[in-house]
Amino acid sequence: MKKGQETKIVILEAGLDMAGQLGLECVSIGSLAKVIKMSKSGLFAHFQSKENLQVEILNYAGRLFSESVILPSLKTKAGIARIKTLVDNWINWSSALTGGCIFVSASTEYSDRPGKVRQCLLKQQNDWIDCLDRIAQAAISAGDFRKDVDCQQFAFDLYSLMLGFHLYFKLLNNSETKKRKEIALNRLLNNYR
Amino acid sequence: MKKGQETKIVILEAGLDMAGQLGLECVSIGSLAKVIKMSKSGLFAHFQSKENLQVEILNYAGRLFSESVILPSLKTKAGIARIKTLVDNWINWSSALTGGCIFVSASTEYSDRPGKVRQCLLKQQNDWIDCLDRIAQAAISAGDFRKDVDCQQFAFDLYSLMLGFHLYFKLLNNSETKKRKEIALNRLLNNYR
DNA sequence: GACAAAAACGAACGTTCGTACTATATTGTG
DNA sequence: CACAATATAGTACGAACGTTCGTTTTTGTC
Repeated sequence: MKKGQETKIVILEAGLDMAGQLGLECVSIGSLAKVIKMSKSGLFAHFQSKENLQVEILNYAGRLFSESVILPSLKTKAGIARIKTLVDNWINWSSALTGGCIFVSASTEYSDRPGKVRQCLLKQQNDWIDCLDRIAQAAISAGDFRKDVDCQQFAFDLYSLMLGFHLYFKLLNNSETKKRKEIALNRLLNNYR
Repeated sequence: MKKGQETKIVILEAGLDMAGQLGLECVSIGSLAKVIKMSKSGLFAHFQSKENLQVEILNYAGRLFSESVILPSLKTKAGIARIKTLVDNWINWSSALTGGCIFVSASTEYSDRPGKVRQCLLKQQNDWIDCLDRIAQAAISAGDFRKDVDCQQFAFDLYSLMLGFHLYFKLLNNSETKKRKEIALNRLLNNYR
């Protein structure tokens, strides 16, 4: 790999970290440069604009998310087992982050802020929901879910649950968060069984 | 009311609006002053610091939330009817906002940002969860919920549902959001009945 | 090792940030 | 109406913002 690509990854890694703590909008080029000990202008040259930097951080996060959350779960048997793996992977992903999940914070940051970043985020979120939909479909095919299950409703339900988990875990630091999540998940799955 | 108090309300109103769109951290004194057509220093004098301004915006939002969401629902009969009223009020509150709900956005913004604002938000959120808990307790007393219902679990479940609604409604602009919410709410209530 | 290409730097631009201070208007009270 | 209290404006500050530019250093290739 060329030197430039290596540096870019270092930048994106640090940028992802900062975005998780402060939000994508508060990732400043100057502070990010300071963290990784390079010059503002040197960092800037990699992206040409702050907006591009933000989009690249988001896409970098998307790639990591696919690798560590989605793809591993698709390797397990379709159905409830896969769903539980997915949730576990998501929680591990979420827990490993210094701050919060960049997708969760960006979703509120960019709900009313037009631009490339919002567009990028919207696509990612719709893809994610489609992914949840397909996993529910696979659960129907596997016989774990009833045939008449509304897969888009499943996506809504599961995503809501994860958002609740994230709030309780990250902001509230509630000690019973995992228990709450487990109960809610089992209830959810039972309703679709 | 004294002149200063009137001005303060104008500021907080505009600040709340801006916070809903850009996030509480991006409410700048300069831009806020421009919106309400007064000087930066004149506005600043009301709060002595940006942090105080943010805290006051959050508390102002809290007062509005109590008035328009919580208190009206406490006037209706305890039980499932009250819960449905609460959810309706919350959705009306959420829909009326220009951007997103300040509590939702602040919850991600301040999950990892120490200071007075975070402390204020934490108290509000815990109060809100306690409120949901008490509403569930009242539903038990009214005979709408089973006696063995875990009220803290109810709070988690309902709050999660609202977070999902907020995401689908504000960011994704999903046309089926209200239907999704309705189905999820009914399923939730049935499980506690 | 030479030499072009790529990468990183340092300085500066105009703007905005939060905050401080002083001065002028406006308000409420006797 | 007078006069103090309150409220708003004006100006200035140092720092940080995103961005541009020309220069220097590092890298990869022949």
